Amino acid sequence: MGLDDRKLAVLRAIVEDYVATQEPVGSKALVERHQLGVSPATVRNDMAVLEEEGYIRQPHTSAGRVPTDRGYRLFVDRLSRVKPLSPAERRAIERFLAGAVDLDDVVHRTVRLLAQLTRQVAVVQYPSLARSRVRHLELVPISTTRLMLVVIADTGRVEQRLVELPAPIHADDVLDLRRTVNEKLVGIQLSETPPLVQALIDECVPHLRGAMTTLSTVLLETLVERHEERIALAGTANLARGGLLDFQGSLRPILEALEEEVVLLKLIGEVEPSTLRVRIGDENEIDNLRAASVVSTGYGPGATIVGGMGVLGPTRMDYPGTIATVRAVARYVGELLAQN
Amino acid sequence: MGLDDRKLAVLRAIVEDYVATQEPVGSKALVERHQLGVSPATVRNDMAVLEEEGYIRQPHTSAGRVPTDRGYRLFVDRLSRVKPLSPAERRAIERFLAGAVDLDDVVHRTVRLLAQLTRQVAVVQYPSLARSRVRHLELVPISTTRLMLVVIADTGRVEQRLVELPAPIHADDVLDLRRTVNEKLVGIQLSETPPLVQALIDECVPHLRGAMTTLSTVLLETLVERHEERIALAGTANLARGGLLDFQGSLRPILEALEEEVVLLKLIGEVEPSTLRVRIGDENEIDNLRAASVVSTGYGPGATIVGGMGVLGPTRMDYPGTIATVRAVARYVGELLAQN
DNA sequence: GACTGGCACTCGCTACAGTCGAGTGCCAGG
DNA sequence: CCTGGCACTCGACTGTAGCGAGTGCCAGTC
Repeated sequence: MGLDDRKLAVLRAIVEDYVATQEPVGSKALVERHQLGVSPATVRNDMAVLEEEGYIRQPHTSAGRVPTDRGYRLFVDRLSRVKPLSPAERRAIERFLAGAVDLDDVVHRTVRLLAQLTRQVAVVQYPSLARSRVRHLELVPISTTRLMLVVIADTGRVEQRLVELPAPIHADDVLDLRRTVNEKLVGIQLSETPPLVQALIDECVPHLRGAMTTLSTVLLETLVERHEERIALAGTANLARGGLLDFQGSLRPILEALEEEVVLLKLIGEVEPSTLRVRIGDENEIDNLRAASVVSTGYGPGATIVGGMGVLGPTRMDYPGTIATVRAVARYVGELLAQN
Repeated sequence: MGLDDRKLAVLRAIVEDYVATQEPVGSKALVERHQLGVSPATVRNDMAVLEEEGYIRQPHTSAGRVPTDRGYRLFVDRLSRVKPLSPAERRAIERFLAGAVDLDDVVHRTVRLLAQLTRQVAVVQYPSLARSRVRHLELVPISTTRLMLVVIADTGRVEQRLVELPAPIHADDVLDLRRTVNEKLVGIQLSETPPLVQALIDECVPHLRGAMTTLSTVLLETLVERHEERIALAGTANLARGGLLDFQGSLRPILEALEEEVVLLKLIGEVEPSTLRVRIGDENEIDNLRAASVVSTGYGPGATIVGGMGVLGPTRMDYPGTIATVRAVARYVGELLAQN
């Protein structure tokens, strides 16, 4: 029951060795590679206890031990020391992200950077519209009965929708509409627009009411309710790195999961007070990802959080390193957004 | 040298059987499953010739024959009959695409549809900006020194760029700028804008010349020269279907290639007079894809071509079926774009 | 009581031999 | 030119044996 310090040290050594070598680790190899100060036999006893408690297991009788999901969990929670990034890595992050000109560019660079640094699959959610404030709304006449609504958010995100009007509209009226919606909505968080929109329609001059209604409908339905989230993905080739030993043989379920936006959002989008989250193997709610681990965090300018990012890899991953990288990248991206 | 009809029939039978079973096919099985009207021994002689000519090969001595890339090529060029889509498939395509509300939506639905129907990786290029005409240009003031340039193309594609002005600009001047650029550029194909842009700057009123210059620079550099192509991808999970026999064991090179936009564009973007193109194994210029085949085509409203689409799979693929599907989907999408 | 050395045991891995059978190439005959 | 027959090849599979990494347990020592 009680795991004394040495048993914990043994567990840590097992995790570290296994992550490094990808091979079950035995008692003898363990005492050779780590200064545990005891004999293999003692380690074996400790291992027996650790196995009984479910932290490690034996693939087969005559093999070494491998950490279980539970073992990784303990390792992450209590045994891993933070591994600070090297100055070179910090510089690389800074340099790589500094060149971005655009929100699109920022997101793309971020996701590639994450994939490259962690050598795993990276996922980055675009700043969520719901968490953004309206910076500007633009109405572009396409024809007399069609407008294009362009929403520019303070996070730099831009989204456009086609609005089919119930009746032809005059150019001056378009300007009118635009002025009104901007007056009422600029600076407002998108998730808080619904109550305001009704007022917009009510206060509208009668002959524009029809147009205003469809406009608001588009705004609400396609941008607010149906949370239009966008996501960038990179590094899927990294899945095929570990010689098919990770992910119990088939990449198929993983690749399938990664194709579903909903799944990806669930992975990284559930932003919570605790900034960084690690889900190990079985802890994942998505069945297809039971053989994988996910390290995710929220990001945003200052203390606010506008989106999530994270990486996905085999349960046998370098948790301290991955956690440090994800955290650092998220912070830099946050700073970048704050400058805007 | 001369391959008589029966030898060709044998090759066709081998390709069809191998595609279906994924196992080397022997002479006996061949005469059983196809009405060739001759004995296995005769087929063996034909096979020997086909092998000598490089159309098929034996994985090992005591195994059946497998088509080579060259064999597939001959099959595609001369032996495969067009396999018309079933009415159900046609309806499925129509129904699935009809619901699209948006260009983004069209592209996404198309790529998923292709992946699903062919059970392979699908790639769809957004309508190329260079091949589109300008429908409208919009300038949205973000601050006194920042404009957002929104380009709306006749294909429905919308692209925006941030323009950092050299000096603060007055709101009325923004309207002025907008009017001028729209007057000169609407209806013009983007690839033909460069010469016009210089005139724009020259004819511009002096106090707006600075703004007009940076504006044009952004327009030319980020939208015309640096061909801003966008691409959608789906069905990567299908790569992991064939029990790792396809793609000689490792998905890694394929996944790596699929992560490079440049590579994808090369795959499907080189639109040529001949509408449909099949590249088999070695014929691919990209080294990572030497174990794959690509079926690609251009699409667009009417006879014009605004982008490419295609699928990628193992060389051992159902060419007639895939070709028929790609062609059909491209046609439907073209019709959809034409309606707009 | 905790640690250690020693020892028997388990069991996956590899090598090797043997068998089976699918598939071939070749040849003589129709 | 096609066919049936036949010898041959060689991968796949099976069974056996030896090796060795790794373990669990126990008696002995500090």
